[in-house]
Amino acid sequence: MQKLKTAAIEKISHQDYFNIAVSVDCVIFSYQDKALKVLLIKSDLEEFQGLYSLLGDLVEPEEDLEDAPYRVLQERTGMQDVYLEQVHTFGNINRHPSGRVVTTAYFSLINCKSDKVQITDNDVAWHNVADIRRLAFDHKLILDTCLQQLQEKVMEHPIVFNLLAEKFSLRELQDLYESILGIGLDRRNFRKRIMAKDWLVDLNQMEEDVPHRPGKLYKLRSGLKKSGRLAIRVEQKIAV
Amino acid sequence: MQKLKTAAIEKISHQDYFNIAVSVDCVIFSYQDKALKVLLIKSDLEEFQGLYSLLGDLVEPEEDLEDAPYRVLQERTGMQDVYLEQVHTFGNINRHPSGRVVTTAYFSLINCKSDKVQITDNDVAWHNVADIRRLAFDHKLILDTCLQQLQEKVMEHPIVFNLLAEKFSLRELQDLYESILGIGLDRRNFRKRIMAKDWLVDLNQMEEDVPHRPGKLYKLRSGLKKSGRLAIRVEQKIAV
DNA sequence: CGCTAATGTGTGGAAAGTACATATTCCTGT
DNA sequence: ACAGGAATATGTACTTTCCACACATTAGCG
Repeated sequence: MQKLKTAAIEKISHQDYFNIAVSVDCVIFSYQDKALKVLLIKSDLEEFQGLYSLLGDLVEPEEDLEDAPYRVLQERTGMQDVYLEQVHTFGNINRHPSGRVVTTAYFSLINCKSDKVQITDNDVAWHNVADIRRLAFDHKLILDTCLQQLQEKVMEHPIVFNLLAEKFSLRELQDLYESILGIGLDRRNFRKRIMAKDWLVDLNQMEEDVPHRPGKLYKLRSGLKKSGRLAIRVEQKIAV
Repeated sequence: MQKLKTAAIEKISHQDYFNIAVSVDCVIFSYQDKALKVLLIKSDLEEFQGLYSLLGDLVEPEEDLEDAPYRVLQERTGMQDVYLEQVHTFGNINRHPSGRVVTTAYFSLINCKSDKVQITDNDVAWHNVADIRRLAFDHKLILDTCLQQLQEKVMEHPIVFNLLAEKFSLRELQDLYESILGIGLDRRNFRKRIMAKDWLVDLNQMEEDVPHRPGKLYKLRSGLKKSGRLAIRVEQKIAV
């Protein structure tokens, strides 16, 4: 938009520059049965028959880009105040067989056991992230990119709590971290590390209906949950 | 693109979904006179008279998204194998006064003293990043976002060397880091920290023409410089 | 040849990270 | 009722990283 800005203005009604559609794709993560899940839909394109794809949609002409993923979430899951984060924009010419579509990828963390989650479409279902080998379009790349960003962020920012019920035990939390990171963690060190962050409040309650010694229950300290709108980027702290 | 994918295909020729233009904006950083600079152009929109803006352009219909910033760099500076990194996509409805434009922001690191740099347009010039208060469009936000990403990345990844000549002293390197981070650093700790990363090769040469004791010259170890194409996202390493 | 200004280097303390073992509690089965 | 099983809860020593801090060395300049 600079030197060519003038050109752009003149061409703003020129068909050439409106041959690109803009979409968003949502990597909607949840956590169930000790596994990280992602919400996928059966592809209805014949090019991708039998494959699944992420949930996405074209951005409406009168819709802010970052409103689009919230709308997709709302339409697909009924959820409103979800945690959502922009990750990357993918725009290779041939990434979509039906035309030129540039897509911005977001990931979202939701608690799929919440009452509010309503998945109506029969073609939409949760899949184990670890088991996914192929997806339609470039969605496997998008998924991998989002998972990586989640992994990089998860130890420094209290975001995974969006995947859990309000009350949880440290064991549940650790299982969740292990699912996301794909590695095992030492229980004592994990406890220390999490506790040092001052994210949790001890509820003075115990697990119930577990076939062993129950653990304490915790909840996220209030004021830490970011959702409903895009989280602000984090302050840096660097020193040598 | 899912449930609405069918709709999308049908509408792929429908005007409604092609009312959005896609652009890229480049935050082109360089380093001169002990200050971090950014390349800006005088805005030629009357809405933004007297303001500067980033260098950008609309994405061509037959151009991969990530090729666009390379093209902008090439057109504006003559540089080809630059370091470039996608940062964020901005898409509020009213961010551009002339129409709906979604823009993907990239930052770039170039050595402005290189022979290859050719800035021909008189309206294009280097500005001190620290002095910038306002820019046209949402470009101040884009600049801030890119600067923040640069700051977060700079200690972990050997990217700032794209801003320096091939040979440099540790003092120059430290000055550069201080300019980017906006803070002072302890010389001994800086040296240790950088040396521990095994990024540098001691050239066994000394600075010349300095009005004091000359420092040793170093260069970046070969194999570390990523440029010419988008850098691969970094491996994570997490353990508890 | 001494003054100035910058380079080059090491150490000790604090904080964070990591490996590792034992006692406790609750449930279950007999 | 009680023993056994299974998971919880917890502490310590070691290592690594981070950080604050001071002094001797070198080249240019007058």
